[in-house]
Amino acid sequence: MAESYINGFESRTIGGIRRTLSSCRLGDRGICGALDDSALSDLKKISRRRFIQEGGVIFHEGDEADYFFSIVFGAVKLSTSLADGRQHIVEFLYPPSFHSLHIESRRHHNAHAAVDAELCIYARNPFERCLSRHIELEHKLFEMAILELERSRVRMLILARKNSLERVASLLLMLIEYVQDIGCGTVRGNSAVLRLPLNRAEMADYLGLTLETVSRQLSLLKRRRIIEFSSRRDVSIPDVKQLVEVAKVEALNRPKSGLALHHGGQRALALGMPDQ
Amino acid sequence: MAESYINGFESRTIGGIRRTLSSCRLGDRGICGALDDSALSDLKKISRRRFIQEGGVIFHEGDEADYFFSIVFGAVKLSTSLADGRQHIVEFLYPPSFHSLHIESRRHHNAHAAVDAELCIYARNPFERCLSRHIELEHKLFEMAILELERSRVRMLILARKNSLERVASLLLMLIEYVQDIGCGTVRGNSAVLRLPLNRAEMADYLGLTLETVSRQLSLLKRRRIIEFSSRRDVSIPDVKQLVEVAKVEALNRPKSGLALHHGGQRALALGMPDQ
DNA sequence: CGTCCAATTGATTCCGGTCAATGCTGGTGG
DNA sequence: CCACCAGCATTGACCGGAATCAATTGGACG
Repeated sequence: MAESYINGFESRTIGGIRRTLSSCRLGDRGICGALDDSALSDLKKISRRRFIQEGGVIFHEGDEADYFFSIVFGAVKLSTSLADGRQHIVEFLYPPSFHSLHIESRRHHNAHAAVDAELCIYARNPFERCLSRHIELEHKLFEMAILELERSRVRMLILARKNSLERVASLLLMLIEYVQDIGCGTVRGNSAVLRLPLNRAEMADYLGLTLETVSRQLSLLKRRRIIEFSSRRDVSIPDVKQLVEVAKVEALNRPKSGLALHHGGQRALALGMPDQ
Repeated sequence: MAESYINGFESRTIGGIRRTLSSCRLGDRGICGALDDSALSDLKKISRRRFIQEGGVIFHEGDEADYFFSIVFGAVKLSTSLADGRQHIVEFLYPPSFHSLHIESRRHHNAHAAVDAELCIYARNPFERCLSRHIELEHKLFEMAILELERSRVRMLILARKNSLERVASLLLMLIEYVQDIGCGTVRGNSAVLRLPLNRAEMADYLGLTLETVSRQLSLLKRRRIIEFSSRRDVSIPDVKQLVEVAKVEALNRPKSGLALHHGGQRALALGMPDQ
């Protein structure tokens, strides 16, 4: 299926669009972004590109974790099977996510391609050796892990405190934000068009709801003219601001500038830090 | 309040118990665990011990993030204030947690001592310089971040899928698991005694419930003789297994050994990885 | 002993889950 | 090309669990 090679990477047709996979589409956002030329060529030697079709399995719970991957394009859903037969979508990964140096040798989750996706794969041992040769690489991975931790805390807040409508709106906003990387639509100005990379059940499993509730809230948004469906998977959002309103994201955001919170009088920890 | 110095660290009375703070009580679990003697003394030069009383403020949302800390003893609660005036407890940190190399220069959360706590504090710049001198240190921090990410995913599942009784039971189990490090009780065999480091409202904010619901579920557990209160803060759990039963933790665990899941026939990604 | 605040308990409401019927759509085959 | 079908999605009716509002209890402390 490979059609040409540039820098050892392929060019290929995905979703009807021909994509040239030169060195790395992620720019400096992915793990490659941290590396100089020599390190980059070192990393390239041990990497492989893989394309996975929508729905394709990447790995299963319990499999040996003998490789890592970063997402170059598309999206991957990480899920866990529950005792009652349902699944929970643990995470929705999109570029430039790197998954995921866990310490244990077996996978904790199932991984599927949510849409047609392009991955960059690294076998565990060579990668770990590469990691020890290039500190900047570990540095970058660390930074990415911290960011993911931050994101996971935002999502926790959504699960803990938002009602079903706010959750659905929040998911749509997340998709809009990463539409480019996932390749599921376009944003122009304040409006967006996207093809949902999840069906109703998956949205529910991600949001901690049932598929019926997700459907109802989507219908509600439709009735309020905040979103519009051209098919079951294709939504357009004429005015993203309205959706932001509904999702109540303000509550999630950091306090703006100086008008922060009145600290109730309590002083923060006095440091007396060592100089410099 | 310092009473003596050993290795430059203090000895002090906490919670009625005199604790000698020799080099590092965390053993190899904390960030020090990764270091050899020279690196250790390098790190020590830039570290400071701090004791914080229960309820004491460590920092506020919006403060400058000019230092990091690891928890040596006790527990810290990270919270966010919501638009409606409530708070959400984002995370409950206990030893040997390190908080938290975020990239941004301002704090995203409030940090309070949940119980009397002992921290090890590092000013940002010297610490980052130390980090670049000692790769093992960054390695360790990275590993800890990954573990924390894993834990946050378990908690997400709790928030997404568990009912109020299961959530309350899960929280108690978490506290039991870390009772030693938090210093809030003791476990002997299959029974545990602990002093809750959170009030009902905080438990609710952590679990995404209301304080009334938390109270009701605690009462229910009491009626079922699974827990017993000697005061509002002091619980004893005669048989932890019963609590595990209620919390339905099995659903969270990895599939045991070989009897994993039937993969529905789908093959996982074929790798064709480079050798070695 | 009285005050204050946390916690418990009760009554009621409402949101989301559950169960069930119906609708829609894209794919298949006649 | 159209009819049919399978599976996803929508919608409705009803139920139950947690939120909400409110009253009461109980413990800590002055």
